[in-house]
Amino acid sequence: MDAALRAELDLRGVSPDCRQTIELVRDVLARVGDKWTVLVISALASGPLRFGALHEEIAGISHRMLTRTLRSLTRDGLLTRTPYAEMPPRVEYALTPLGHSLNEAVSGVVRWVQKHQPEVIDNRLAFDQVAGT
Amino acid sequence: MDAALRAELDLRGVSPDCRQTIELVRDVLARVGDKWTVLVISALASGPLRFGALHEEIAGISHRMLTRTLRSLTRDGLLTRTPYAEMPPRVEYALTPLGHSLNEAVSGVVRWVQKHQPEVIDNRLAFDQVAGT
DNA sequence: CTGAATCCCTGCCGATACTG
DNA sequence: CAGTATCGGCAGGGATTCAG
Repeated sequence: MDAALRAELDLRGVSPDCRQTIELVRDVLARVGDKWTVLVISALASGPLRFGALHEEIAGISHRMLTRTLRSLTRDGLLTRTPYAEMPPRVEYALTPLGHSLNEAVSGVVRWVQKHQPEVIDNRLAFDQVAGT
Repeated sequence: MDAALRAELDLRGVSPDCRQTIELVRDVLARVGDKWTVLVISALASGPLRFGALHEEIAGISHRMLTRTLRSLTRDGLLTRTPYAEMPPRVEYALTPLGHSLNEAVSGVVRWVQKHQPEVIDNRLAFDQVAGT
């Protein structure tokens, strides 16, 4: 994929007209790299949840950030927002098929992290050991 | 993976002793989410490159950020740094096996972006259309 | 050619308070 | 309960300069 990726992302020598497309790719990639996106997606992977439930489910996320993340994910078509006109109000969020597909793609990275995390930690310690000499 | 991910990342009701582990997982995930990490990894996927070459290859990265990214990736054991005592100096960076494995994991996400990016763009336009009413 | 250090500014994000 | 608006701290990252 490296060649393909660079073909998409490399800005050198491409027509100015094409740069806009590249910006967009970066943009979509940034969505995945977002601090909370992955957590929200994975929280919804097993089924729809309402706002409050998500807030409990995802430890450490602030009210504000959950709102923003949900809004932008909805905007991207990764999840649906369905409000119920009740009292008190209730809003349910659910993954779209697109959202599910992203979840699957991301799961590979999550598994990598789970598998190799100890190794990375060790490497950091070893590195700092040498640097600290 | 959703269950597994939440099992790893969810902070509710876990012993304080375990939270440290969770912090580390987030930490490693952040490495992947870093703005430049993926680009550097993919640039090196096809073979070793020296600092200057990377700087050309990765459009838009600043001198400072390339240095920092390379250093932290080296620290994580994702790539090796081999300086040559010449004049002028030359330093080559190459992916380690661990780095290659990460590259493969990430490639799934990159492919997802490449495939679904147009769809996401459309969704955004449609969303803004309605919102702008 | 690499890379470390400094300066500085922008934008993210948490806390808080207020609407429906 | 769900969402918006405002403020403020602080970190990311670019430009520049100095060193080996």
